[in-house]
Amino acid sequence: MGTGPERGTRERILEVAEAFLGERGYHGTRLHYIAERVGIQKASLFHHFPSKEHLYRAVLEQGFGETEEIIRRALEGEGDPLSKIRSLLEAYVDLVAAHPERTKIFLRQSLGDVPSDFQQSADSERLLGLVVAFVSEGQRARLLAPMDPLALVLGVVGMVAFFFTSVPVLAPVWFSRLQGAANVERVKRHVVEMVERCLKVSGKVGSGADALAVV
Amino acid sequence: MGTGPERGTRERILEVAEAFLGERGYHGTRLHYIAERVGIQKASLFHHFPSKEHLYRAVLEQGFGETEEIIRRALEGEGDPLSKIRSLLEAYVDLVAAHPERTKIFLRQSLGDVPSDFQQSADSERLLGLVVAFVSEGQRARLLAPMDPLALVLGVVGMVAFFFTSVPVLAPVWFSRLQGAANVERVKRHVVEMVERCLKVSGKVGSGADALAVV
DNA sequence: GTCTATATAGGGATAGAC
DNA sequence: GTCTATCCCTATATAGAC
Repeated sequence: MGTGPERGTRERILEVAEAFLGERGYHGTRLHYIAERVGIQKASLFHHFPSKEHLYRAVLEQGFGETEEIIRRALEGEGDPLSKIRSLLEAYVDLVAAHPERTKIFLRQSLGDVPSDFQQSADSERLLGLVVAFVSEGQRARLLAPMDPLALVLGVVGMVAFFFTSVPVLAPVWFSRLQGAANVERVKRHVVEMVERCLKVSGKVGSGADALAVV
Repeated sequence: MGTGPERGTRERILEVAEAFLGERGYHGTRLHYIAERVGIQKASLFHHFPSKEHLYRAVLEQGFGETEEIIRRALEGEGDPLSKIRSLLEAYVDLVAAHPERTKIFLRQSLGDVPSDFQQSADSERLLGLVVAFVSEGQRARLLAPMDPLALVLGVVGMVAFFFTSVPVLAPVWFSRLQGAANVERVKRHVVEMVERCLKVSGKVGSGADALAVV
């Protein structure tokens, strides 16, 4: 996937920047820190990126690109809608668990921690739209149970992101008990099961049909 | 509850600071902004709070105090555990919906957007502990279904917070359809029902018993 | 493409008059 | 308790040598 161990300075900067932006936020990240960890002088950063904001955007775009690829890969191809959803959830949980810093950046951005006069891009809305459209389509074909797809998708995104980003800070003692690969699998099963209960047509759906049904 | 319309400057500062800290984060908030909106000079802020960090802590403490009060009020008194949980959830959703800025501050803090060399207080862990202990107790008494209480509480907190803070930024178009008091009620019913399905002893619990069961 | 040195700006904080 | 004026530091960004 990558270009091998011979990665350029630009890639190394992006990598380090992602870690810092996730950990300390845009305004909390000093270019000095990034330069130091990369092993170059602060001024040298400006040879690769014209400004801090451009660097931020580059990190964002890279993250969005990979996320979108995973979503498309899971939703394309053959199979019934529910099993595609399952694949998507599993891939999503893996992605978040593997890149908590990136997830933190997305969360921060969604809270408004962006450069001043920053134009929120339509990327997040487009990604959400992909999934929501897929669920809606499955529902129209009566292959998925009727439930507001937006509420479902947002709920899942919020839960999963919160688990792997906030919990370690909020409840470190407890998080230590949730760590490790085995627990990623547990979260995965948990989320998959929850969503399946909501979307399986055969099962009892409860009042899920009207709850948050704004569509 | 309040001291009436004759609120002092200190209270006004806290109010404005909360709004800005939620909207732009600690490092993104300029004391200049706060002073301007309050209608005083920047230097005058230092008469009320010795530093930006002290102001931040004051805002945090106020928020934690009110949240803890709501939790205790819901869990104390008479009634079966499940109906107390229901009261708690309803009060919590109302609280978050009424104070999205405050919720944003908590979320930001849980992401690590804090003053440098800031000591994370044990407050959040204590609040979570209150609820988790209550659920555990109900489970030991066989009045609540067995499910990892921490996973449940964290999941709910993450979902609700995400709904009222990130969604407006992430998907403004869709959020406009979710706005208004009527939709707060919908979210409330949605969350209550989800939790009830997980904790009701009579109903089928599915594999919720082992999912995330790390206790 | 990386360095040293420096420009420029802005933000937190203080001093002291009123 | 609020003001004006100012200090001091740090952070982004630039200039120009190597």
